[in-house]
Amino acid sequence: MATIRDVAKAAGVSIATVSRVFNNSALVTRETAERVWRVANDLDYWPNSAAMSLTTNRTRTLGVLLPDLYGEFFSEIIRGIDDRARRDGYQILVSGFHDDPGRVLEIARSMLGRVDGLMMLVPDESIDVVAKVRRRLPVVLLNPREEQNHCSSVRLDNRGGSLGMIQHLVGMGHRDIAIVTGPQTNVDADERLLGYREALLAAGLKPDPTREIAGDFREFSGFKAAEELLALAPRPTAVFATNDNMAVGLISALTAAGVQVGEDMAVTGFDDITIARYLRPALTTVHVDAFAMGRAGAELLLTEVQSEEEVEPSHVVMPAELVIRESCGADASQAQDGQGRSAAG
Amino acid sequence: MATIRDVAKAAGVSIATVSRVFNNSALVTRETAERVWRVANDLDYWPNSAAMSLTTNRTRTLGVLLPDLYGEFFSEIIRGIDDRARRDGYQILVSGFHDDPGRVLEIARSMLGRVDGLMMLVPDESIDVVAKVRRRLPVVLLNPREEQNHCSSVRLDNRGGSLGMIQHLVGMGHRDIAIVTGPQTNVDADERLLGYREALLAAGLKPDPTREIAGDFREFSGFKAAEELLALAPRPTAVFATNDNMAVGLISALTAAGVQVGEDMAVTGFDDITIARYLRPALTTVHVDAFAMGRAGAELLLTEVQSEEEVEPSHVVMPAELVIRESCGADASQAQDGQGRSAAG
DNA sequence: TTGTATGCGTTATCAT
DNA sequence: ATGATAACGCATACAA
Repeated sequence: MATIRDVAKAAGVSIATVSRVFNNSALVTRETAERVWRVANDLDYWPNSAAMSLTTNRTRTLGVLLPDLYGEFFSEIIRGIDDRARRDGYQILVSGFHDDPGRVLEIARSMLGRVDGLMMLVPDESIDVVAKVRRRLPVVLLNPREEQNHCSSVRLDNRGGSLGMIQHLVGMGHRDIAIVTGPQTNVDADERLLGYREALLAAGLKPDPTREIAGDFREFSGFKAAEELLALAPRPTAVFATNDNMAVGLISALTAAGVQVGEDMAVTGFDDITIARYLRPALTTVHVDAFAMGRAGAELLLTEVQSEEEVEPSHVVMPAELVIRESCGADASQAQDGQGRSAAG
Repeated sequence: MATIRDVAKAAGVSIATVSRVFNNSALVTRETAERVWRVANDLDYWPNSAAMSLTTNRTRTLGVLLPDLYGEFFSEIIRGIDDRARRDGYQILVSGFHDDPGRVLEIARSMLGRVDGLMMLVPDESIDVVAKVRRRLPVVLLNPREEQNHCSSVRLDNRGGSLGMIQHLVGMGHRDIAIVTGPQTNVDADERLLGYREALLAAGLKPDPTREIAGDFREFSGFKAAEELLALAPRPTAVFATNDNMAVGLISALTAAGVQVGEDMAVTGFDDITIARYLRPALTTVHVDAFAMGRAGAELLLTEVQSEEEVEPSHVVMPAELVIRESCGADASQAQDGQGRSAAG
């Protein structure tokens, strides 16, 4: 295929001129430019991006490193990033490390020279990798366990979401509220659990370890949790599943056991996945706007990438809004809109 | 940051040796190699991928160009591609052209030099762009309207899916089956409609234009279709929505109108989106395995990318399997597995 | 086994 | 306004 040299030769100019034409430099006569364009078109010349990157040290690409490319959450994050990035003409290079933290370093390295900045959603143990990346590229962290003062971050207000949910349940009269937790190593799971305990204390209730049922964020663990729950005496009147997947399993198990969810027992979730509103009863949960998170992250990263001087890292916290539907026993019609969403308490 | 030259100098060797060490060449003494590794580590040297790409003409990256990054379908395609690609150590560079075919050329060009091959799901009108890309890179087409003999492709058996669905409905005794179509320009929509007509004819029934209600694949168009449907006299006993989104709208509108879906009227969809099994009644539909499509496409692309000589384009057709649940009025328990899936007829 | 030198396809700095 | 030429950071053919 034709290179810039071929075009230059065929147009009877130097490669410098061709380069200028393709970069819309003003320092070139209209006639020359037109001739070059025509020749380039005839030769079907496409500039090589790798070569451009090498000289300019810019790629107009944002790297995205996620645990996985699976599921609504990550998919929406990607879409949010892409949405914001393309407005500035940036592309995205995505990669998942698939639960293998060892791959984080490897992938980050392979992105060097191919991206102008990197957005990462990685476990704590990869913090040293983050530091290394940070030395060469702007980095934005997604949901880090704690704010890293050297890079910007976007975090989800898990704690606030839990607080709002428990406050709502307490407000409905519940005094014995169980929780189904997520994986111990998971930041979100951890924060949601802490928010739950905190909310109980704030309401004058005492967190009780027997009310904390272990789950792993997967549907089946919610299913299993139902059994443990029903064995408790006295039986809790409400269960807060720390994610919707588990709430789904919980509801089907409880329903199968003859428990009327919403009436006999309140069940709530966290995430507001698509199916939440299609469940029967429709699931009361906490809405997480992954799209907005991705967009916010891209916003931060782009300003760093496009700025000449160092920018102060900033930390944005995404709100987690309570969405009242039926599974908590509330009358869903009291909510403000058709989807039953209301502001967190 | 350190370059290969810095490492060479600090280790007291030439850059060629450093390069050999990083490429695991056997032509280097163990001691030299160890010294280079140590020095490289001390200097925190990371090779620049753009420079590597430029010299080797390889990127170990697959480009993915989709209409959008939104929704389950594309998300699953991406995951399928990624799943297969990373097995061979490839990354993926994804981009959406967001319903702007003009951007297809632009994006494809920007990928040159950054990917070893390109997977595209583009409209017919971009066929000339495909040809241009094809001259420089291996290309795999996703769901092209017709097989392009110059590049490999992965297509969905829309026609077969429709046939299976209509056969099933006919088998249940329905003789007046309406359809809600998709956007006219959409390949899938088109093929699903043709399959419907064909199946009717094969069953000795006559396609009737008044039974073909226009939709646009969005939930609301299914909602609106209900009105048209109920106005028909005689009223069809079954409706085949050409995608699940519209089926969702259809079911809620019909239910609101007092029609018992599954009993008074059979409603079926196409795609088998996640919520299909959570609907009440659970949706009978045609399962589309987007993950498998992505994986199959990546498989084809990788063989082309990694092969020395030209490979013959191959065309794979992904099956679309009938999933019998409740909305068609069938007893879902007759299906073979818990999810109610059965082979297409 | 290691080093030298050239090239990959651009952009950018000088000249002219 | 245009051209020569030196980078950019690496891989590799060839020499030693």
